Amino acid sequence: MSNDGKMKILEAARAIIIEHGIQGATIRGIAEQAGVSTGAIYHYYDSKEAILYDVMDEGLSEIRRISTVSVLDKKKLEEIIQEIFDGMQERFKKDAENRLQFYLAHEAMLGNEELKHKFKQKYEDWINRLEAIFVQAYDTEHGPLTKAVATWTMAAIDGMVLQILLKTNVVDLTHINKVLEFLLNEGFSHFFKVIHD
Amino acid sequence: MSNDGKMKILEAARAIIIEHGIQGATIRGIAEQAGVSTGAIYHYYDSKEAILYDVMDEGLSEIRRISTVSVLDKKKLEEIIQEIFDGMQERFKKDAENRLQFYLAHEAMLGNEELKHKFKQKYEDWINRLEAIFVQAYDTEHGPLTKAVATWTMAAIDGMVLQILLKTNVVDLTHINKVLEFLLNEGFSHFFKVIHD
Amino acid sequence: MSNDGKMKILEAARAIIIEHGIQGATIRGIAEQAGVSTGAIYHYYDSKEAILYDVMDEGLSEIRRISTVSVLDKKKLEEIIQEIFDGMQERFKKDAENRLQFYLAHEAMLGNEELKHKFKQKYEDWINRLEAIFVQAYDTEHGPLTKAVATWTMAAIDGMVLQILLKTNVVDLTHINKVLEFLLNEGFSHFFKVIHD
Amino acid sequence: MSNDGKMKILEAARAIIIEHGIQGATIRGIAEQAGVSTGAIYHYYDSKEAILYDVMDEGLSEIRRISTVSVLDKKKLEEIIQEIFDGMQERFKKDAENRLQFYLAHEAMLGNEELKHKFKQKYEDWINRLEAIFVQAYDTEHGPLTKAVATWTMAAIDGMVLQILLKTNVVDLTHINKVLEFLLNEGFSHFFKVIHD
DNA sequence: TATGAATGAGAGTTCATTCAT
DNA sequence: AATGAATGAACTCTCATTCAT
Repeated sequence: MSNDGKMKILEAARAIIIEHGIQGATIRGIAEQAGVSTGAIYHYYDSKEAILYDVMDEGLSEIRRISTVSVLDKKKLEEIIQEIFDGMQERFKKDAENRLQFYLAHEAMLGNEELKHKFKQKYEDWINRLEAIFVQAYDTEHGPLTKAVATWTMAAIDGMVLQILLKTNVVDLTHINKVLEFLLNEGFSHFFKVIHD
Repeated sequence: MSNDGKMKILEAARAIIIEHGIQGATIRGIAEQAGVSTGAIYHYYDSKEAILYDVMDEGLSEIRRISTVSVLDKKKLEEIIQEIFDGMQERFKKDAENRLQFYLAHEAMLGNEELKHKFKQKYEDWINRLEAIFVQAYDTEHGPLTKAVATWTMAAIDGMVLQILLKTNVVDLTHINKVLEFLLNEGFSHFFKVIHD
Repeated sequence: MSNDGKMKILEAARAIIIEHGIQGATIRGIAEQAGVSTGAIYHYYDSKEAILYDVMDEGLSEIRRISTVSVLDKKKLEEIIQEIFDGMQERFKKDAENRLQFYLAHEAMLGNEELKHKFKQKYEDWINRLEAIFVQAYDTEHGPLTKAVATWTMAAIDGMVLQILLKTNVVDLTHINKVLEFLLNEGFSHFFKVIHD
Repeated sequence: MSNDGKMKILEAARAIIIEHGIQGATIRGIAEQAGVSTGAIYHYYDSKEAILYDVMDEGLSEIRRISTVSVLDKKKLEEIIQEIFDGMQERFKKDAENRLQFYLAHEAMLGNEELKHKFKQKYEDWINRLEAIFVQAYDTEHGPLTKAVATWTMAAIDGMVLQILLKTNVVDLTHINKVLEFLLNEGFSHFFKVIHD
């Protein structure tokens, strides 16, 4: 059972899901997109669910949320902030990827415990990275509150991505970014100063 | 067309979604749970989607209630903050409605224009109300930046709801709430003070 | 049981059928159009079928196919021909009525024997009138062949009405009418002359 | 996709329509009659309407066969006339298809644009072929008037089919056919001779 | 390995009819 | 006489899965 076939199917499934959503992902559609027959699919996968699981597995491992900011490089505050800011702007633009992530999250919500567990690990990783950046950038300490701030920040980004995907456009992106800049430049500093007391 | 019938169907749909998930919510199942015939459902709703939307809409009107109460009664800052805080806690608990929000957001993303429009309106409404509360509570002024703060706040709540649905539990809810309290008590005040200059 | 109610329902059903066809004629729709409740319908009629039957009965008795040409008036050939021609043109224009007649015919085809019988009588009547006109106009004699010509003429008109309703527009109406004029002025004369031999 | 499957379905649909009428022709019924599952139907046809259209289309292609044969082989006038005559007799017998034609014509009238377009094309095709036969058989020329005669001929056939379906039986079929024979043998010749002048 | 026709349960939806009020 | 909520069987259509070839 070659991996080539599996990959073809996986790629096809991924493409279909991005374009038509989980509901619109049928075995027929995936087979067509992959250029194989419906029957052939069942040589590589036992069920549709198994395909979806693999798509999610692959999809999840690819996610890089906090851009390329590294804790190892000793940079100046402004540089780190600029990188975080740029990273977020990049994230906002990746429509297809963001959509896929929401599909995955949605599917996980529906009760797939294993997938939920993977998401848990991912979020743990993302949040820990963000916390590490905060510690370095704002010269604060590790701790549950710092981690909670990172958690809220992740949440805010996710929520903003949702609104961008839905094109709600309630406020101009300029103003959204101004508030973000304020947060990065003053908001977090202020917060971490206060909780140290 | 009595509201009793609608409520019965809405309650049934909510119960089914909590127990079997959105995919498991069929018209037949909802009808059975509500103790009516399948046909009866269509007296009250034009489609299954309309039911799902209504379940979400009814459940997530918490903010509306808060803002209406808050803006009408001249309350003290602490009281308003407490109400906002409680409202968010309530929101976090609304499992079926929160799941539906993400499910319907999918549908909207996939090109359901009507749903997209509804979401747009809903976010506009939510954000405007939140801004109104901010204006009253923090004695600031209406404006794009105030609205942008409300938008980020909505985003943060949505993102937090997502993490709760996924049961990521990276940080204890106690710390999440402490950060929220800080934001409500000091963060927003500080922000609005700064942007006034 | 007033006749007013029946009439209201009948008129409504007729209007609905003309606009939406037999398939689109629902009790709900008829009730709405008539401005009564669905339940009220059943005070006047035992079933939907009964309503449709009445619509057909009324519809059939109204049909006047051979305009106003009368055999009693002794007119010149050209005058009679002109009247027949004008009558046909009129018939071609009555879109709503023609559509209704096709609905009725269609319903009759589906096996309603009583309705079929009524159509039979109608056609007999129409064809006999047309034959009488032919006898007078072309100075021919009554007989099975003369009646057969009248039958074909009726058929041709019905078929032309069908094409007009379908807007097939294969040939310009000008040419259609030229052929018709030829038939009336020369075709029939020629035919009746030949069969007399 | 074998034609066997399509034929089986087509035959079943025709049988059902003859026995139960068009309203009684359900997908389940057709599937049962064809000895296949309901799902199998949708391998061959996209919708119920497509099946009905195909039943009509297959059945009413008699005319096409005639004209194709006649135009290719150089036959004598009498032979062509005989073929047309036989073709019409065949058409009169095709109960299911004729019923379907009127049923689908309804649907088209009610605003089904796709169907309307198909009918337009079908009539164009029929009329053009008939005109081609006339041109060959009666040694006349192509032109709007020749086409108009073909149009009237098509109309007459359709109208006669309607009367046959309604079983009006006003005149014996013998006489109907005699008039038809006259038309084919003398009527058209006479007409085309006259319009050449 | 690979095909794609076939299956059949189950989905959302419609609608004539009933009946408590 | 009149209402309109409620019924439930029947409809078209979908789709994961199977299996003879």
